[in-house]
Amino acid sequence: MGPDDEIDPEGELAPFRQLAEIIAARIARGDWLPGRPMASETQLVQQYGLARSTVRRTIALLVERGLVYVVPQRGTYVSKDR
Amino acid sequence: MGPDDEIDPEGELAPFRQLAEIIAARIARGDWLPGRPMASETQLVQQYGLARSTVRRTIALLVERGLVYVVPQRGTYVSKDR
DNA sequence: AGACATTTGTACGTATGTATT
DNA sequence: AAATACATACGTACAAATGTC
Repeated sequence: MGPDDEIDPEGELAPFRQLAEIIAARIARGDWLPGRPMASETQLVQQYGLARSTVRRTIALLVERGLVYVVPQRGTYVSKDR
Repeated sequence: MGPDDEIDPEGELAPFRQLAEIIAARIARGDWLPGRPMASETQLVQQYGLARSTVRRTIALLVERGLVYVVPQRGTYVSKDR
C-alpha cells in the first residue's frame, strides 16, 4: 500500500469510486489473492476513513465488475476468474 | 394500485425487495409506460413510507434487472426493452 | 450448550452538492 | 430565484449467520 492509496474527499472521483480503484490496484498488486478473503468492511472503514455505507457502495461496484464476490456472514473474496 | 401494494416491515422479503416487486407489477400493469418516467424517489418515499436510501436501493435493483434506467436530474424511466 | 466476537444485511435519518426545469 | 430530482456521504441501530472458545 503506497502513499497514493488515500481518499481525497475533494477529488474528481467520488470517494467510493476512488476506493474501488485503490482496491482494484491492490488486488492487481497481489495484496489479496484470488479465492481468498480481502479486508472486511470494518477494516476498510478504519484504513481509509470512510463510512461503512460508503465502503459497501465500493464493494457493490467491485462485485458488479466481477472483481470480488461476497459471502454473507463470511467476508468479501477476490474473484478467481477476472 | 391495489391494497396489496403496501410494504410489510415484518415480511419475509426485505422492504426494498418488496418495493421492487410492487413496482415491477405496476409496470407490468401499465401504471407507467416504457420510455416514460415513473414516480420520483421522493414520491415513492411518500407513497410507501420508506426512507429515500431504501427507495434508491430498490431502484438500483430494478436497474440491475434492466426494468428501468435512471437519468440523473431527470428521473427514473421504464425500459423499453424488457 | 452457551457465550462471545466478527461480518454482512437491512433500514433509518440528515446533510450537502449538482443539474435541470 | 426557486423548486425539483438525483448523487454522494455521514452516522446509527439492529438482525442474522458464522466461527471460536
